[in-house]
Amino acid sequence: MSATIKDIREKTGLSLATISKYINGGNVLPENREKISRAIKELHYHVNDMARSLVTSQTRSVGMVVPSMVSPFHGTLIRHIESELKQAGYSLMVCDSMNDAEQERDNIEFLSRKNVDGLVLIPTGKKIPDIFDLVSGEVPIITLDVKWAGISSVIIDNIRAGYEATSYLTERGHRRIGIIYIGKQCTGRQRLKGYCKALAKSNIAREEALEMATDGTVDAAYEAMNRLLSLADRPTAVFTCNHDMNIGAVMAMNDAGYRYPTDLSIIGFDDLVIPSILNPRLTVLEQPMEEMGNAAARIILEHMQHTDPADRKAEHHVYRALLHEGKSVEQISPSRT
Amino acid sequence: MSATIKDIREKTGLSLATISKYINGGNVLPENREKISRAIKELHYHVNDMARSLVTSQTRSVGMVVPSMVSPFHGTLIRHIESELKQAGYSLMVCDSMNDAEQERDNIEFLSRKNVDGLVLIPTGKKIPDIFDLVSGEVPIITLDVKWAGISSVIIDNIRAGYEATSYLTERGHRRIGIIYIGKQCTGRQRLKGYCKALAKSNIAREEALEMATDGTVDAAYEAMNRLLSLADRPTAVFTCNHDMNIGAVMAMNDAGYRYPTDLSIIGFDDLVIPSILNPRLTVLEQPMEEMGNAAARIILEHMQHTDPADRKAEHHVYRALLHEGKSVEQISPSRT
DNA sequence: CTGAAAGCGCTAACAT
DNA sequence: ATGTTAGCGCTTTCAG
Repeated sequence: MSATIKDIREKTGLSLATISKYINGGNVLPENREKISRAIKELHYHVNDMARSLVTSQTRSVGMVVPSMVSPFHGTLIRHIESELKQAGYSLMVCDSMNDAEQERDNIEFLSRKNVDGLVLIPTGKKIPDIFDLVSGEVPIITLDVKWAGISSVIIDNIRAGYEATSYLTERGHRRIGIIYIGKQCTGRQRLKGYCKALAKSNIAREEALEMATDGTVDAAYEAMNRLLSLADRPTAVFTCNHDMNIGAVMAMNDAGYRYPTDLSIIGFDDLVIPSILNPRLTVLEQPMEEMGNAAARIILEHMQHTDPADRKAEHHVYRALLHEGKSVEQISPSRT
Repeated sequence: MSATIKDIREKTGLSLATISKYINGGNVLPENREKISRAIKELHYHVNDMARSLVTSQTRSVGMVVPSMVSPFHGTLIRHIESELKQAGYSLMVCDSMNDAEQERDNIEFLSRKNVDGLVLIPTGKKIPDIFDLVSGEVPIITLDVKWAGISSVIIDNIRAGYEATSYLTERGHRRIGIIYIGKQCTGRQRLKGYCKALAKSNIAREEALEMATDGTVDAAYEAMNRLLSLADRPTAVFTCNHDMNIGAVMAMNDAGYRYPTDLSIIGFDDLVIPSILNPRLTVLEQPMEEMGNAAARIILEHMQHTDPADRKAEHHVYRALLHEGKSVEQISPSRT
């Protein structure tokens, strides 16, 4: 089997304590450093993480749970977090919640049982009330994309983003604007809030029939778009509030034989993969996924430094979504109803 | 801190061995089972995986490395594998290779150092020659989507799939057919082989200018499609051999102002997310991702049962890609050149 | 700066 | 069927 520090002791005549200190970067006499270093090379030694874990009770792994692994938005986030953590020697365990709050809970519990040192969550919706019990209040947590009270987070300014997306529409003459958002999470509701703000600024009254709350699945977005399309007084534009909403809405339009921007304008959210292969290209607000992923990794890494949970004060990073203009929004003749 | 089996010993008066046996499903007297079970509940005991790992030298985790986490094809595969493994009590550590063979190598090494019990690889290309050294020949490995000599795999019949895709085109009158594939991996080359077979059947000569080998990135596919489009004697149809090739090709067409199927027919590969939001819908060969993911999980689980590597005989599962008809292929007037 | 020794929580002989 | 005991490989007091 693999060499252990005992083998190194044989070879160097030094004690386990000294060798351990060397490995963990303590002060060791230069000549001893040299000896140990050579022995390590000769024996191809490398630390046994399991043994180390047992005594330090740290696994050098962090868990991540996402609503859906299929979305390139989440995929990109995972990619950057994983890469940043790997550099710090941490591995990333991922779990897919299939857009389901119950599975999300199970995943968190599963990962916590696996003794992850930290948890990165992209929540599907509401805060799990007993989240701290679930992880015995010991595991540092950070949420991404969605904010949970009292827990560190990395998000964008969602009200502003919703405002900007909707303003982009009103500035081009749209006054009947639909919105498809996720009702069960604050992120969706904030984007709705931004939407309302933009409407108010243009003196447009809210209309219940145009506000479609969904559970976050593609199917629900598809349904929502269909309902919007079949309205007697159809909106001239729709704001879809996340990646899966984009997909559901576009599919619904295709299937119903509607084309954007001619029949209906559309502005989307999250990432650029789908928007850029669509023809016409979709106008979207892009979240800065790389920065957000890196920030999340840095924060969780920092939290994990502090063994005492009391030292981990919640940090909140707020980024800004960037508008990427496509060809999916039509300028409407400025006639007023 | 958390309760240990020693606490259970106090509470039950039984020995550590008995308790351990109970936990691991050995034979214990009913009355003792009862006692232990109650103590476990009262103390909220659950096994300490780190301690167990140290003695069993198993971590109950498997590593997975994928070329790109951003692709829904890989995302779906990961999802199903993760779900299957989780059910068996195994966690999944994922690493993204960014389509780079060197990072792939590093990832495998990283995960092996993390003592994963098994490895699921979706290779970016050629077999890493010293793969067994890399994981000290101890860690069971399985590849997905791509086959590596001597290693268990889950793939589709790629020659057949390439043949079917191309035949679909020839049957609709196409005779100048481009192909964009990944040159550095056998999967791409096999699809090319199927393509050639289909051409031969229709007495169509191969033409070098129509066969675009890429390194598997979206950018390369984009380039390849552009070259195809700028050919004096443009093909009437193109077969894009995987998810990222689909994307690159469609983007190139959009940017160059070409439309399918009018200007050029196109048939793609892998998953259904992109194809189904495209308008017209893309015709593709879909890989049975759920079955493949489940199979991969089952096989690696099985391999991990056998502590002796000699007992792990390589298993190869071959699935079949399914044609999903969209509207991206035009029937061509059966005039012959 | 170095060494001796204890112990993290569990499993697995081996004995009873 | 149950108990005793010896580690797994490492970190970490505590002395020296």
